[in-house]
Amino acid sequence: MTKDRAPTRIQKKNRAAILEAALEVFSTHGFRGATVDQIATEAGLSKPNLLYYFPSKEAIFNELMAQLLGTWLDPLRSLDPDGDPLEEILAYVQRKLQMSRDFPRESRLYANEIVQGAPRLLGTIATDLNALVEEKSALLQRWMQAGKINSAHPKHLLFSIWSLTQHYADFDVQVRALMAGEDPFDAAPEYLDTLYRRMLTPSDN
Amino acid sequence: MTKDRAPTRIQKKNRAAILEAALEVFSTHGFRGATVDQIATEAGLSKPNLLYYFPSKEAIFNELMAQLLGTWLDPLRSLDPDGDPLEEILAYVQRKLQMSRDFPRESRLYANEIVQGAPRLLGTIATDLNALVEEKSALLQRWMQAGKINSAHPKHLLFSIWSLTQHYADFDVQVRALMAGEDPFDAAPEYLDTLYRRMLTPSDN
DNA sequence: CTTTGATTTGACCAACTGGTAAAACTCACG
DNA sequence: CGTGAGTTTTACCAGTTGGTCAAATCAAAG
Repeated sequence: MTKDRAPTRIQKKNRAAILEAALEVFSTHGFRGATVDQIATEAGLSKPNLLYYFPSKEAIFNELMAQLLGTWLDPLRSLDPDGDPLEEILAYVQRKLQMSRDFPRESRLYANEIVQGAPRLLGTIATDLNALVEEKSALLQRWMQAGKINSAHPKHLLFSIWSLTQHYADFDVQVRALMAGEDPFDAAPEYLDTLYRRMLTPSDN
Repeated sequence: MTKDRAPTRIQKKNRAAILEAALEVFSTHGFRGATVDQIATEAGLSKPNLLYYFPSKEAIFNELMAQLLGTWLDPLRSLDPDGDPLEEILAYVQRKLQMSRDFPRESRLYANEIVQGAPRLLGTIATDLNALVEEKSALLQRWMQAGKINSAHPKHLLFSIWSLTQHYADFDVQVRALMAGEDPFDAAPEYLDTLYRRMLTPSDN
């Protein structure tokens, strides 16, 4: 058994290469559609060599997911109860949109997993994500009742933000095929800003 | 070689069973993740028997896709240039939402394919869907210039409608995990109606 | 009831899958 | 330099994959 030492320079490099390769392969083929060989080749290693660093395909996937989920939810966590409600939400939308542009593979990895029923992730969603969503939708509801933003079902509001922003990563191929060379991320920020501004700006009644 | 006869009663039944089974399996595992054996079992046939009706796994997938795309785009096609603009769009949103509720597997099948880069579908998207989108976004733009609805990027408007409505099918597992037993489709119609009403109702300026 | 085409099955295959074992190599450190 | 831990490779395995083939069975028209 390998002792629990500090990781070697080689260990650090190879584990990083494997996770990077796994992100690429898992995000474009899903868990079952991805092969260990493909990941190994993409990482510049042989299959047994890869399996020297991770005990199994599933172990790679799990580490990738754990790593992803941490940063993935950061924007929502940093929704500030003391900020200006409308601007907080609009900033959250833009941050999520930027993540779709800068980390589309992470978004697609997540999408693949959820679309296929989240067999390896449902636990985390039902506990960690649920707690965060409960907290933040309560905050949204307070803002609504205080008249700071228009009323709407807070959870559906969150769903809509996720859906709209991640769509540009998950359906990237389709979006680009229909935009005739124009970069979708040119007009998307303004479109989403306008949408949520009109949606949420309090109508005085 | 089999003559090009009218299909037998048995042929009709089995081909239908296979496509139904394939929809189930492909939509939850993606193309590469699905196995012919799984589809055959789900359809109540042996694998060689299934391959008597379809020459290959890919042939099943292609027929399923062709069949899907036809009906999938119907709601958009029936966006009526002579109807009331706002009500036409809102009706389109509701029709798409109903499709997510009634045919979630079809939506997930499509999502799986697009998320994974649409390797078997990009052609159709770039031609057929593109033509339809060009036509309808031109219509939207006319409505906007006539002041019937608020201005917004017409293609992004379409993307947002697809994204928001199909989210309830594609991310069903997550949505339900976060809704604590409440049916998402109870509040979704009103939420989306409100959203697009506020977004598109002409602001008098 | 027979015949003929449609249907189903069992046996099989080559390629690929995730994973293992042990030998071979490489590297940092004394 | 040598030595032991860390690393990589070669060879391999059992199970699964998509797909084939010929033989067996079934259904329906005469």
